[in-house]
Amino acid sequence: MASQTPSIPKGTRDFSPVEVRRREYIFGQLKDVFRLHGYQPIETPAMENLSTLLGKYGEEGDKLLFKVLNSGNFMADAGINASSGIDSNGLSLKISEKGLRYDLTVPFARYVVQHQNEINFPFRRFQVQPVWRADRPQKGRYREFYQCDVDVIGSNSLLNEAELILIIDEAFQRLNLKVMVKINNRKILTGIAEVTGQADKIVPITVAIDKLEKIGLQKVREEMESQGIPPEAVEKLLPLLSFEGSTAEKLTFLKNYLADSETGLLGVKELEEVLGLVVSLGIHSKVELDISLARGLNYYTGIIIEVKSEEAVIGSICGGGRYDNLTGIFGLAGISGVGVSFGADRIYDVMLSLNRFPEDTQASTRALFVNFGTAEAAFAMQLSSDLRKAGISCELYPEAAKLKKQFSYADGRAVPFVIIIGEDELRDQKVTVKNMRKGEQVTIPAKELVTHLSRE
RNA sequence: GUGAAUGUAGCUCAGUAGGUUAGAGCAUCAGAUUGUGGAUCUGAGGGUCGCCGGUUCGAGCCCGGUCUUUCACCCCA
Repeated sequence: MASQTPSIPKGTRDFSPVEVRRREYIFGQLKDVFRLHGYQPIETPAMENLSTLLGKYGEEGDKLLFKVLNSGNFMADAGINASSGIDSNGLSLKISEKGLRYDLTVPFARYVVQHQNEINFPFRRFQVQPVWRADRPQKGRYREFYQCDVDVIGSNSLLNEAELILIIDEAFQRLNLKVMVKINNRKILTGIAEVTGQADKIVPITVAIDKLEKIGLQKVREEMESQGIPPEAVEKLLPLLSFEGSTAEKLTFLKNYLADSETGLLGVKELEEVLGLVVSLGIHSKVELDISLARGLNYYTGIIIEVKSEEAVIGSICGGGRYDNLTGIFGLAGISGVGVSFGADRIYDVMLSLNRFPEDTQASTRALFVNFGTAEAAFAMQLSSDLRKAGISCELYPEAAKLKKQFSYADGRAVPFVIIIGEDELRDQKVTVKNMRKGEQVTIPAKELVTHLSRE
């Protein structure tokens, strides 16, 4: 029989026990924080209708969508035979009407519209689920990864923005990671485009500005000119691009710079307010205004948030912003939302490289009963159930193998306690408990086992 | 999608100017007076050298393609 070498699709990964425990630790901490702020969990399907997804993430995003082939004889339905040369874009619309979700925000918007009559607004929800992107895999970039989204929809209050920053701060505080929270406002970017007389070129301008830190002023100029921004407009952008200073100084500068743009000034005002709230709340992470922060989906309309690790080099580990009319696309206008998404896989990578996982994310079973034979095992089973009632995880080695083997197994599994019940112990209703870390062991009455292990 | 690098036992890697049965360490398994792990010793198993094709008398080593992983661009968690 021919055997095949097993493999998984590019950019996907298996998670072994230790990894899953560590991932669950991250999810757990994040969910705890979300719940403490009153957010409620929802889940949506892995697949959405392609019509829900297409056009929401820009041209680039459309390309990165995984499309699911229709069931049935889709080739014939689309009028294709082996020899017809049809372009793949037109083809895909005919043979595919479902796609894997690309993020959690758009499905959430869809969910809100569909369930608007059951929802009490403002609606605060969190969602922890995998998303898929047909991107080229790299370090910290996968084709299947988890997002942990928190959003509040149906409220314009800037208190929400401030709270999200607080949530970010609390979350990374718990995970023991130092982060920098960068914020910007889409209205400021709009204002910049306006005062330079290039209101219609906002996208190329912001994309170019976004690269400032990475490629430098000169290259940014070149990029803008190659994108059709007139030289005089580029000239007007220079003081902005070369401005350096504290967040407060930047705000002062922007008020002046954007004096002729009502929208721009509104953006500045919003940021000032959010920053004021955040400062009054007193958070640990640094918060900085970064006008070069333009990335992100093009549906943001207000604040833009991005979080970077201060200790590791890996893209952003959390990002989000306000979107004023995402639900409008699905027929529910006038609803504004704001939210952020934590990138669990990148957070995992950062924590692993910095060794920030608590030790107990390694432990699995707390106690292992050595198996000496049928009678002893039966006794061990009884005691197991007592331990489990007391919340102590334990297991019985399934075979009466050599002690050496059973102990090696415990060692390999990093089980902290091995409980020995042999002929003698069974007769005397006692147990011998060995502390694997210390290498010490004691023999105690079986009925004291639970309290003994609870104490250790 | 564009450009580049990588791929040898479960893991980390050797492998000499292409030449007979491809090596090491770690891990695994079995032993070293059969109620005790993490140390040591002995021994064993385990590789169609990513895959397909080509050049050659002969390829792990050369060439082409393909896939994986990684890096840069693009974009992004």
